[in-house]
This record gives sequence, C-alpha cells and structure tokens, in this order.
Amino acid sequence: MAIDQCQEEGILERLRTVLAGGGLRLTQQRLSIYRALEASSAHPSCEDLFQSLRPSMPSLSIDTVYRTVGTLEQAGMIRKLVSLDGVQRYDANLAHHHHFVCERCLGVSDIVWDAFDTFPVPESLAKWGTVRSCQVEFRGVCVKCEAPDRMSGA
Amino acid sequence: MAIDQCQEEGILERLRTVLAGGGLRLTQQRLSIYRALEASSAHPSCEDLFQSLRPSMPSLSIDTVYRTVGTLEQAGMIRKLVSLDGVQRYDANLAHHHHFVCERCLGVSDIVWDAFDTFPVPESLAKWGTVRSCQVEFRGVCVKCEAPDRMSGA
DNA sequence: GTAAATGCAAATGATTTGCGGCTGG
DNA sequence: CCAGCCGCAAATCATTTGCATTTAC
Repeated sequence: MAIDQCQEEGILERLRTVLAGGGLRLTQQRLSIYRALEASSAHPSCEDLFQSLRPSMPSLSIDTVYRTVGTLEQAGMIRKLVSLDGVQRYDANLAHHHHFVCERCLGVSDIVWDAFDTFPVPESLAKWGTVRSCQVEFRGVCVKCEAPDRMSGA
Repeated sequence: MAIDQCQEEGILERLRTVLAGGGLRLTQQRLSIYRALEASSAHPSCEDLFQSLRPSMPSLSIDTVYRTVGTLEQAGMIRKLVSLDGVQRYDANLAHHHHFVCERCLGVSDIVWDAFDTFPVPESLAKWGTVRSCQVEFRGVCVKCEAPDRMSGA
C-alpha cells in the first residue's frame, strides 16, 4: 500500500508539473485518464479508456477523452501509436521499445530488444533526411489467437 | 516504349490471373487503380488515387477506389500501410523493405536494409506468438522539410 | 475572479453499404 | 445471358468543434 501510494504521488506530481509547465490545469479527468493509460499495457483507444473509466466517472464524456489524450500527447506524457485499423491507440510507456502486433486481434505488445538498439542504421538513410527514432514492428499471430479454437468457456 | 509495353502486359496478365484465381473480374477501374499504385512510390491514399485518376476516368467514383484497394489488398496484390494520421495509404511494392516516415509532412519513403534482414530476432519473441514479418520504421524529418523555408517559387 | 476545462450535441472527415443499372466472361 | 461490379446516395464510425456551464488556481 505504501509503495502504491508512493508511485501514485509520483504520477500526480509529475502530471502536475508537466501540465503547469504548459499553463495547463490538473483536472480529475486528466488524472484519471493518465492513470488508466499508465496502468494498462494494452495500448487502449479513446473508446477503451472511456468505457473503462465510465463506471467510476459517470459524468465523463468521450470528447473529453479525445481532448485529453491530445493534450497529454502534446505535453509529451504519452505517445500515439501507428494504427492498423482506423483507431488510434495510446501508450504511456515512453521508454524505447518495439512492438509485436497480432494480425488477427490487432493487439500490440511491447518488446525490448537491446541487441537491435546498438545496431548501426544504414548510411543510405542520410540521403532521405535526419532520423530521430527507429522502431521495429513485428507482425504475426499472438499466442492467444494461435490457440486452437475451443469453446470460450472450456 | 517496347519495354513499358512489356511491363504493362505483365501487370495486366498478373492482375488477371490473381483476380481470376479469386473468382474476381478484371475491370477497367481495377486495372487503372492498380496501375496508379504500381507507378507511384508516394504511397497514395484512396483520395490521392481518386484525384489522380479522375482526369482520365471522369466517371470513377471514390467508393469504387475504396472497394478496389480492399479487393487488391485481400488478393495480396497491394499492402496497407500503418498510418500516423487517420488516413490509410497503400503500396504495390511487395518486396520486403522498411520505411522512413517524415514527421512533418507524413511522407513515407521505402528503405532497403539488407544488413538488418539477416539480423536474428530476439528469442524472447517466441513467448508472444509466431512472427510472420518484421519491419523497421525510421522517423525523422525528410530533406525536403529540412530545407530552409524559402519562397516555394525561389 | 477568471481563464481554462468540461459536457453536450452537432459537425466533420474517412470509409462502408444498399441498391438499381451496367458489363466482362 | 448473368453474376459480379460500378456509381449514386445514404449510413456508419472515429474524431473534432462551438458553446454554455463548471472548476482549478
């Protein structure tokens, strides 16, 4: 409990500081949305966030979720992922990592690959422009989708 | 001219074969849309394709473009790209390659990186599922956007 | 107190779909 | 001929925006 409390205060403090730096206010909605993103590793969409927060915040509206993820993204607190379908997903994990995308369920898992990160980028890239970042995207079928199709309850 | 003619017949033949294999017809619209995708390296969106084909096919409708790229994608003739904004882009270049995405203009360039393609993937991936493909996405600023902002005409 | 944020509802933009007429095989 | 395809228009889905009310600072 003490540890969670510590982390929680860290998040709150960090959010407040970053937001204040941009002249932005720390609201209940922003805190809740950011906490939900921090706690999830499922790269939720706005709709996902809305649905998961609704029980505890009945007055929350979906457009606030959209506005807030935009705000948090511009503030550099979260990152927008590239999308395979037409839905934007977000990630509060800012540490450098790669992605494994399941082509069947479209779920995204974070992958750490240190060996790659020290691999030199091709010099031919220079002619295209200045590289700021570099991320590997693996595609395939995740273990859940791979499992033989049983009755969901079995 | 003879060479273009050859390629052209190759495309036509290949399209016809692939479509026929799926019980699909080779129509003027499908041919034109596929040709436009083959000829472009700019990874056009449906709207881009529609605009570029309209002069030569005034009766073409945008929904046919949407249906056709879906058809071509399922037939395995073209590939859908991941998107940074909310717009889907397509690519007829099926050869394995990577991408350099300009964060300013959102343009996508194809990158060949043989050295990477033989690099072993991390073994920890196995626990997530079966990897089917693997692509590197570089992000940065392209040379065009990097150039000092001059008058566009200068 | 006051500017900024929220909730509501209507607008927008991309993409999809139902349907009657058209057309490739 | 006839199933599949096209163009049209209306529908849908994700996301954005204008505006009056509420709230953090």
